[in-house]
Amino acid sequence: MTRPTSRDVATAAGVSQATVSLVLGDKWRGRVSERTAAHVRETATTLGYRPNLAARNLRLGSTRTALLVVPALTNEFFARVYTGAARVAAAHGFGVVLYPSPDGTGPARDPFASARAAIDGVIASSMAAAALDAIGGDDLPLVMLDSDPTAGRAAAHVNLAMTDGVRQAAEHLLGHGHRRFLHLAADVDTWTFHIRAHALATLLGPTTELRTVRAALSVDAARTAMETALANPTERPTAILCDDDVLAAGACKAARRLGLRVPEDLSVTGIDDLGLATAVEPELTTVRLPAEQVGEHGMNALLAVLEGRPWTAPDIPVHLVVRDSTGPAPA
Amino acid sequence: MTRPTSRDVATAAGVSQATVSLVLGDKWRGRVSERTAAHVRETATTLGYRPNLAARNLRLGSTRTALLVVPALTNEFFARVYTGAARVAAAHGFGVVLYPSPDGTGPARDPFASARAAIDGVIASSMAAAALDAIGGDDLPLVMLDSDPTAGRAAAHVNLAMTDGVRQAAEHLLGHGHRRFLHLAADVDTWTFHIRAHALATLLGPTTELRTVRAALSVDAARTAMETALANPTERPTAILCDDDVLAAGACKAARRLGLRVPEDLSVTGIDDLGLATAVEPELTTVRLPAEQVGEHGMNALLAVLEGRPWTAPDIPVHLVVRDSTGPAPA
DNA sequence: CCGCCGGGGTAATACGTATAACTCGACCCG
DNA sequence: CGGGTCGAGTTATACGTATTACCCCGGCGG
Repeated sequence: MTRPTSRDVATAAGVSQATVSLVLGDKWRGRVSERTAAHVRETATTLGYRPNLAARNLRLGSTRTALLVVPALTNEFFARVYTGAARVAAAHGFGVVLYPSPDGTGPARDPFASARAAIDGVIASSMAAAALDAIGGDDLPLVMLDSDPTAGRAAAHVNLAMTDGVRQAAEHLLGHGHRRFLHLAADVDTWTFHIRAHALATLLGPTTELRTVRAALSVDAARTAMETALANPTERPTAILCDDDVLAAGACKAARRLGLRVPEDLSVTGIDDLGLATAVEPELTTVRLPAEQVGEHGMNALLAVLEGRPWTAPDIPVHLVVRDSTGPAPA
Repeated sequence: MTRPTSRDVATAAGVSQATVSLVLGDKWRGRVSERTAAHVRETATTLGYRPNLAARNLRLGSTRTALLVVPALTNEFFARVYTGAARVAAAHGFGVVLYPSPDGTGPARDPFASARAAIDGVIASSMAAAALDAIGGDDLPLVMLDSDPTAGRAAAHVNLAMTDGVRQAAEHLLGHGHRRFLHLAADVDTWTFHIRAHALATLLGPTTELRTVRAALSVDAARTAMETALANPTERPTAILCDDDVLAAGACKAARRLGLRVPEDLSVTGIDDLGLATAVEPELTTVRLPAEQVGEHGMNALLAVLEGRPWTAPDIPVHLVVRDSTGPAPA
């Protein structure tokens, strides 16, 4: 009543275990006759044989599994990164497991123990850099996503053309006559947000008015921050560039509560293009980040590293999606 | 330069491999002296030894890993189910891997091949029942989430007190004087949605007016469906009970575009309490489903099944969260 | 002085697979 | 007719761990 092994198949088919392994591993060109190969395959399926992965992994010294480290899976962006990575992985016979504490509550006692499967390599998003230190699997190949390409021990980097995305949003607003801006920044200390701030400062800072407000990455935090920031009618900005759609949604709520219309009185842009962007009213003008592609590229990069192939790729392009939360600057 | 094995630790510490295994496996009470045990542990850490999981799994015949089958991880509800399951798993030294095609594009050629790690058991959400058939791991213990407890081959079921949740929403609206209802139903053929429809029909059908409209599970589909359903001012309902927050968000958008105010002209309720519920304006009155708890209970149930322990638990209670999308029926 | 016991370890083995090395006819060519 | 080659398999082994059965030695009761 236990699961059949390759040896069970062998005795049932009247051949040796080695033959079964050769046939099922597709390594039998010229080593086993067509007829026996077919016979072996048939008995294998009738017995319902499935190879024991643990044994295979032990033998091969590789698990064909990657560990993806993300801060929180409930963040749609990272769920999509996972989706992309898992798709590419599956196409190459790889699997993807996630770092233990997907809720961001920190590492388990033995981080790798929770990612039970042994691992061939690690893909880590920059926002999970702290968790990465806790892991300390220094011997494993590492690919970093959306993080400082000049730092760290990563064998490869996958990045978004974030500066260009910010530029698109800024030029869209400038084209609509906006001159007084507010940057609603995510209160998170990671490279991806530094880059956004830096891009905005160099693009808008010298020639226009640019104020910065920070808020934690939640709708409520953003709304609260904006309610105080917009309270004073004098010196009020006409456009808000948010680091993230979640912040943009909060900004829109704040505007509404203060009696400001979006986009007539105030334009708002986000970044990400989550499902949220089209769920709210007005639908958000936002910079779409192709999260699945980030995951796909990450997995491809890791596969290349594992095979010793060189891997380089340009930054992933991003595009502004214009919807209803932006419009001409008020007179 | 390769990873140290238990034998490396043994020779370095001047003991046998068996001793290393005993010490690190915490099975040395009275078999190894306190002093050597400490010495072994020390050399293990200085060498940076980490056990080879593949070998351990092969030896023990168990992988301490569960497979979680969900339709789409980008759906926040399922991401939270995963989070809960992974937390409980980690506390018991278990891991959780996800079913191959988290984007819902269907199974890979060999479903289990993608979930590379060998698996001790399966936890499946009812919405992924079709995918489950494709898997066909009939020999593995199975726990089903949010699905018909009288059907299927599952060893355990975890369910929500959905009928009670629907009742709470209905009574909330009845208490506000509503008598003309519309049920915006998810166009998905699974038990959890059947149950909601049935509960609503028995609660409201006999005594009040109850119409049903179906829509796919997206904001846009819901908005479109509601725009046509609400177009005719005569016979217009005063309250919409939605199967899901996403549908509720769509219903609110439709209302706004038709010039109806929520909640003054129209009350709307959702189910789930996703992040979305508080991101939109007005914030949604909704039935909160404790998704993490579903995952936790699911994992606990699987652990019980694996250990041969009996497992029973009452339905997980759910609660109506009253916010701003519901109010008194218009005169 | 001998047998026994228990503390402190060790040798040996099995888990199921993949693959390198080997065997054994049959056939072919010189 | 003998050596070489090729097709079709088989035998043997290693991967790294957990665990069972054994071993050795000092002390102790009889």
